[in-house]
Parts: sequence; C-alpha cells; structure tokens
Amino acid sequence: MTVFFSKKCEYALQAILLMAASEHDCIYPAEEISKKLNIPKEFISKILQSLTESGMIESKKGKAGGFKLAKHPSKIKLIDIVEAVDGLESFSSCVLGFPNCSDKNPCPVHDDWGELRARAYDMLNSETLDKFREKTLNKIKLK
Amino acid sequence: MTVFFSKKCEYALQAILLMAASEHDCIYPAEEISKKLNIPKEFISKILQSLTESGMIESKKGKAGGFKLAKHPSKIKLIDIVEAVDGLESFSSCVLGFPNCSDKNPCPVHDDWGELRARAYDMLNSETLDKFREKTLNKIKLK
DNA sequence: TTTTAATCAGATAATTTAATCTGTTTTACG
DNA sequence: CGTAAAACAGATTAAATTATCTGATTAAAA
Repeated sequence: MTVFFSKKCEYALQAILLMAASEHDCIYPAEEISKKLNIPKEFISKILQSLTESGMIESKKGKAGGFKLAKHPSKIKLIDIVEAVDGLESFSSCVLGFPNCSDKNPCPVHDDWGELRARAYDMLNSETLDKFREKTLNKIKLK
Repeated sequence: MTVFFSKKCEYALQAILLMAASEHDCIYPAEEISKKLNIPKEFISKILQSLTESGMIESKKGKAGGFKLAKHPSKIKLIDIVEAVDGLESFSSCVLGFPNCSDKNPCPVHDDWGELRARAYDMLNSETLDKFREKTLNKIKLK
C-alpha cells in the first residue's frame, strides 16, 4: 500500500478537474462522470453528494440534472477538495506515526519531511483549477 | 484519512530506528519494542517476523531471544524498510489515480508531483540509519 | 399527467488493513 | 530434565475503506 490520497479523494479530484475543464455551467450527471473517468457510478455519486454538502459543487435534481462547480475554476484550488474529502491532518501529523511529534520534540525525519510536506501543500494551494484546464483536456477526452 | 505510510510501515520504521539507535548486537524481544513504542505486541511481532523473512533483521528464538539488525546501521536506509513493507509503487503510480499516467501522457500535476516524490525518495534513500541515532535517542527513551 | 432520468438517503456487501488469539517450536537456564 | 520466555505459524476478529443495492424524491419533457 501507501498512497497519498484516499480513493475517494482521488476520484473527487479527477471529477472536479473534469468539471473545471468544461464549459462553465456545463452540468454533469454522475453517470457521465463515471463513464469518462472509469469510476463506479454509485461511488462517484456518493462523493459528489458529499461535495455538494460541503458547498464545492451544486446539484440539480430530476431529469437533465447533475452537478456543476459552485464557483468559477479560478476560485478553487486542489487543496480545497483535499480538505473537504480527506482533511488536512496528513499535513500536520507525524509521518512516522510518533505521538507528540513537534518542532520541540521532533521525530528523526521531522525537519526534512516537514519541508517536503510544506512544498506539497504549496503545490495544492497555489494554482487554481483554471490553470489545469489544458493539462486536463490532454488527459481526459471530454466527448 | 491520507497518510504516506501504512501503519505497518510506520511501526516497522519506528522499530528499526529504535534498534539502530541501540548498542550494536543488542537484541530486542518483540514485547520490549511493543512497550517502548506503544505498538500492540502481536502486531509488531508479525511485522518483525516479516522483516526477518526479507532479511532486514535477524531473529533468535527461545529464551533470551529477540530481534536485531542483520546489517550495521550504516548499511541500511529508510527506503529499504519502506520497500520491504509497503513497496515502492507510490513512487511511480499516479497521485491522482489516473491510469496510464506517464511523462508522455501526464496528469495535471504529473510534473510537480513527480519532483516532490523524487525528493521524498531521495530523503529516504540518502541517509543511513546511523545518521538518525541522535535524533532517535531524543525521541525515544531506550531505558 | 405520465414517463423518464436524475439526485438523494440509507442500508448492505466486499475488500483491505489492523489487530488479536491459540497453539507450537525453540532455546537458555536452573 | 523441566520450566520459562521467546519466535513462529496460522486462524480469527475488528475496523476502516471501497463499492453496491434498494427505494424515495425531484423535475424536465413527452
């Protein structure tokens, strides 16, 4: 094992990137996202529902319904999705699992890892979704 | 959720660091490691057994038995333990979970993440266990 | 107004990871 | 030799994560 994001979070990030790469206000039913990204439909539905609850996206019920971003892609960062789904604990808790790891009582890799983690955070926090549009389109075929 | 190492791997790293910080040839029964690091005894036993299988450590059965490093701390790197327990897949597979993510067909964060990951690998691969002795002693009381 | 296609809600199942249990074998030591 | 303390082996349980199922509600469109 060992991944950085949970499956749930990976799927959430993929779906949000997909939505951000599309025309604004384009609405995506869960099934379409499921097919485009090869994610089990029921699972991505649940994830999208919870993202709706946390206000990242909006949903429209009934026929021709689906999901779309609640804000413009230029107002959303990857870290927002990570925070909503996995939380930010991994950016503060000890990577070796030691209790009470802190600057004053550091584990053997505290400083080195801390720096890396800060960079990872910066990466997820610096660029907004609109910056990823091109790259996403290269990776996922929208049609 | 979202951690970098599995619990198993965290425990393995803690235990190995502990052993590396002790006098050479000092033998540790699983129970002692369990108590010092607050790890369930049966669980750390299993982990140590599998590390024995993979040749990282050696075991001595019977009374006054236990575990000790198979090599001198200056010959072991953190990445060796990670590889033995969690494997190295996380250093090559796509962080967003996209299939076929590669330099030629990159996901939106492929390059940035790739660099971070390479740094993480370097960190785990560069320093040998003897370099961590001081820091480990500060974190864990041996007696 | 009926049908259809969607979200939504809650329960359940499957899988993986973490942890525990039971008993056997090994070996130092009295 | 017998006992105690350890690793070892394999089964089982518990908990968390991932995935699916069943049905209710909603709303567009025929």
